[in-house]
Amino acid sequence: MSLAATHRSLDRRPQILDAAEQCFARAGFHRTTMQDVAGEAGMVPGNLYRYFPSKDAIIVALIERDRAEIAADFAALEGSRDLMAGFKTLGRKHFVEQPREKSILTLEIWSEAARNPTIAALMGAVQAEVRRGIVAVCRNAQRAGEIPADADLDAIARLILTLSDGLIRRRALDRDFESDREVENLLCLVGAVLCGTISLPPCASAVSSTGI
Amino acid sequence: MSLAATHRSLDRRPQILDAAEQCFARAGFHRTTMQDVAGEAGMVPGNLYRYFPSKDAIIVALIERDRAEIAADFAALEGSRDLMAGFKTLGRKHFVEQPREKSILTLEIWSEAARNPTIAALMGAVQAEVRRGIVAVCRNAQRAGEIPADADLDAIARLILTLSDGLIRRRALDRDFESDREVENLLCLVGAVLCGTISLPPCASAVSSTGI
DNA sequence: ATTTAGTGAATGAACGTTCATTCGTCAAAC
DNA sequence: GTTTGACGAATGAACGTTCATTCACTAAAT
Repeated sequence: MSLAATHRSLDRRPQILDAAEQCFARAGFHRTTMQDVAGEAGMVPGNLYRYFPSKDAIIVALIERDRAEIAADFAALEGSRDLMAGFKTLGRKHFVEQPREKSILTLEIWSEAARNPTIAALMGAVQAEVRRGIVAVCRNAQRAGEIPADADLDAIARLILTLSDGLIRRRALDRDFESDREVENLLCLVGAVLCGTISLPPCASAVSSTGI
Repeated sequence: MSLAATHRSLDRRPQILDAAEQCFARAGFHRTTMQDVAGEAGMVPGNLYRYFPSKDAIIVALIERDRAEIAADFAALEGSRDLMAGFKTLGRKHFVEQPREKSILTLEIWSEAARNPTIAALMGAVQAEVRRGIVAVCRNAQRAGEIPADADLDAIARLILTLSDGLIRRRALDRDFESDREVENLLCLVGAVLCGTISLPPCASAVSSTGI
């Protein structure tokens, strides 16, 4: 009580965000009351409004916090030498190590983004960040000769995004989802696409509607 | 007024489901009131309860209706000769032809499934249906020699599921999403995996953490 | 004394659900 | 052909609850 518990000038925002994250993942945004969040944060409802102007502002802050983290992750990768090792690190961090609750929260954010323009915009920003990161990192690899110079980086970024979103949804809801194995498999696939085993945009070989 | 408008014995459930689908896609499940649904269905709130015992029951019925449709889609495919053509038909139907609102509604269902056990169970059923369908259709193709006999059908089904979920999320929220092109590309990729250009589970070639 | 942090009861709007009532149609009775 | 009674469908005004937000107040720190 004397030293650590002296709450003066201790910014409560991270604490509130942690509490909200917990609650939103557990019960969803709309089923979580401000009383719930306050309780989880060890304070009383009214006090939340000293730190956030509204319930909505809390999710917005939550997403913004995520965006910053992702941006940092990619920044750390940008100088990296080994492309696939970088993807592996990122993939493992976000889909294996991070608790499943994060995926559930992401579902919540998606559903919210479909109505709330502020959240939609923020999500767009996050996604742009990711896309930019992927392209940048791939361009590095291109210059180093790791992957073909004519690879369609944008198409690759889109592919990775689609796969990531699929993983998030499955991890959040499939009872028997083995993130470990799934991430491994998909990285494999991305690797194959990256080194040109499969060409994406022109759909060169294989597959036509008359037999494979 | 004389013939068609005589509303006797006209089952209002489909009409209510259509209205609810519209509303839920527009405003989300929790932001849609029973008054909204009633209004959209051209009736009054109280009357909804003659056809559904609760608001929850309406989403449940909505999902069940979807499950039936998907089951039918796969059933129609099961006898088909050309594997990829079948996938293409399904892919186009669900990700290109169907209105974007369906994807948004799916986001809503996902977020709801994370708390409501009934909905989670139903979603599990839908997914099991899809997975079974994919495996069945692929097994046919295997017997016909369209794809290698040793292909890991379960892994392929999981891949397709992940891709589908990713597509749904992107179609629902990405402003500049071109479903047409994206579906085409991904079908390409699935085709390549199917005919063994890339092997998934053992991660045979390519990609290790020491360079591609 | 003044500022800052925290309290928790109160408020008022929103919403899912209920229910007493009305409406429209049909069929039997006349 | 008209009347009557019955019944399912539809109404819409309430009810009771839940919940985001407010605010008058206290406690502590400076």
